[in-house]
Amino acid sequence: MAIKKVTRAEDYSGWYNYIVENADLAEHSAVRGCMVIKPYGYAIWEKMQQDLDRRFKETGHSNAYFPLFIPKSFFTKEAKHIDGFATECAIVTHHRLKNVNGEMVVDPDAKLEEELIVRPTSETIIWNTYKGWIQSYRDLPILVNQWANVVRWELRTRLFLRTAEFLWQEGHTAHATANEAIAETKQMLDVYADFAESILAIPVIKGVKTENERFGGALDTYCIEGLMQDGKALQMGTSHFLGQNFAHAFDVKFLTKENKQEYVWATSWGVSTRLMGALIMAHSDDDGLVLPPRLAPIQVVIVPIYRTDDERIRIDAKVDEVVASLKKQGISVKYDNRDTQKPGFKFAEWELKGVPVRLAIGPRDLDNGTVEVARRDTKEKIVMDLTDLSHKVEHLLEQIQTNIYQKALDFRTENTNNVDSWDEFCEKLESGFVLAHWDGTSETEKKIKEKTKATIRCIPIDNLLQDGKCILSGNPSTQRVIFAKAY
RNA sequence: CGGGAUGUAGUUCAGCCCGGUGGAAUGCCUGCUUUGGGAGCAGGAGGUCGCAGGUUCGAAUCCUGCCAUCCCGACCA
Repeated sequence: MAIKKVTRAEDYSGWYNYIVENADLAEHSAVRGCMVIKPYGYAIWEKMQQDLDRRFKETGHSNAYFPLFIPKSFFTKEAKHIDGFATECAIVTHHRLKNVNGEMVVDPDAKLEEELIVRPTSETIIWNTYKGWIQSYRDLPILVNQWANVVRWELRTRLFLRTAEFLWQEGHTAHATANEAIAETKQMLDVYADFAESILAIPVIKGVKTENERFGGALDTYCIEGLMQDGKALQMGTSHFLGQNFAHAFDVKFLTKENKQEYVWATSWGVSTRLMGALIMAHSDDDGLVLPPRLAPIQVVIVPIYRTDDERIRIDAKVDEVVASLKKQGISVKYDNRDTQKPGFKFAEWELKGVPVRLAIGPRDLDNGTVEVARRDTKEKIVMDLTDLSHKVEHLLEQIQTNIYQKALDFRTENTNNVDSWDEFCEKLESGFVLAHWDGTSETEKKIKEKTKATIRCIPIDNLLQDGKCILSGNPSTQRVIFAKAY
């Protein structure tokens, strides 16, 4: 049997694509830069959505929906924020096709009076709307989130990591005071960080972006940064303190208790389907996807092993009991009773798809009252007594969740280095995060990027202050910042 | 958007240099034997050779343009 496998060591990008396609997560579509998220991949995204949505609601937010199209004039109102993606906008110019000799062409008579931009982000349409919602301090805060698709006409795309259209959530909040908005910004950063660590099982560093990396419309951009297995950093979520930029741009004022007109303070925050990419690159191995149990659409797969119809009937009956008891514990379980594939094939297939736990039940097990339990993360196989199996499996799933996180944390610890010389700086950049002194200037940051391709991923929150010398310029520095090559 | 590569069966690829009725493996379908780590044998179905032009008696093969994908750059809240 010749199964083509791509290993991480051989070809990291090839390995990534192989997993995305062969684990049935997504595939390229007929539209340039746009992907089809397949049912199995979408099921994982839905689990992310569910957990995040619960957290948003718990912190007082409500969902709403704003238009896909944004009048072009809105973008000129807050010019700074559009700089970042002005070069990657999809623009709607017409509203009708006509049939010319059997070919559909754009009807030149159907030109829009004002062109519409397919949203790359929704601050403008939302703040245009908020203007009508806010008159007094009693209308504040507004805590709204939307689940939506956005379009950024990327020239170089990669499934999940960077696509022309992607799915995300964007929270947009309005507050009476700067402090309240800052607290909201940080609160949502904490929500993201906790989600990443406890659900995705990826350790992240919370930090603030430097001016170079900041969202154009923001006063401060906070982020969570994760480290992938190839030593590159991935920004996994952002939370912006927008100050009064959008309130000024859209003239959104409110009356305070003291009857004074003031501009509203804003935040926005988002995570996207890019998290799918993070999930793959953080945990998976050369045998395929490795899913943390809390995100796995199928947590347990059961593979029957039999020779005769009689054996099969007896195993089916036993499996029915096992399935019922697992479901009772809230475990999602699939009985792979396809008669068209052999067990070995099924083992390999479910490993490729990252199912955390596999149970195999055969005639031997029926005789002994046992089951073979295999865990995806360690590839370990043990024979377990069927007694109280559902609790044992529940416990095992928790163990796997913890172990996957710990493994990622150990990897990050091993690949995070304090560095004080330029040579060592360049060397350690190859493997992960580098903590080095920086003189605080954009100029130095840009020079370092030119020389090494590395950027400052963030200045960690609550960073330790210590005197030192900038890794490049030698000028005085008060703290180490995190450098890495990034996706 | 610049440089490089690729595009042939569902998939991975050979064929192209040197033009002459499109191949393999795997997957798929049928049957039998199998089933505790990607099964074996036999038979069968499956292709506008990325798209559009051009050269030619004749194009998967040569030429031009376009599209898509991958790699490297530039860009990227």
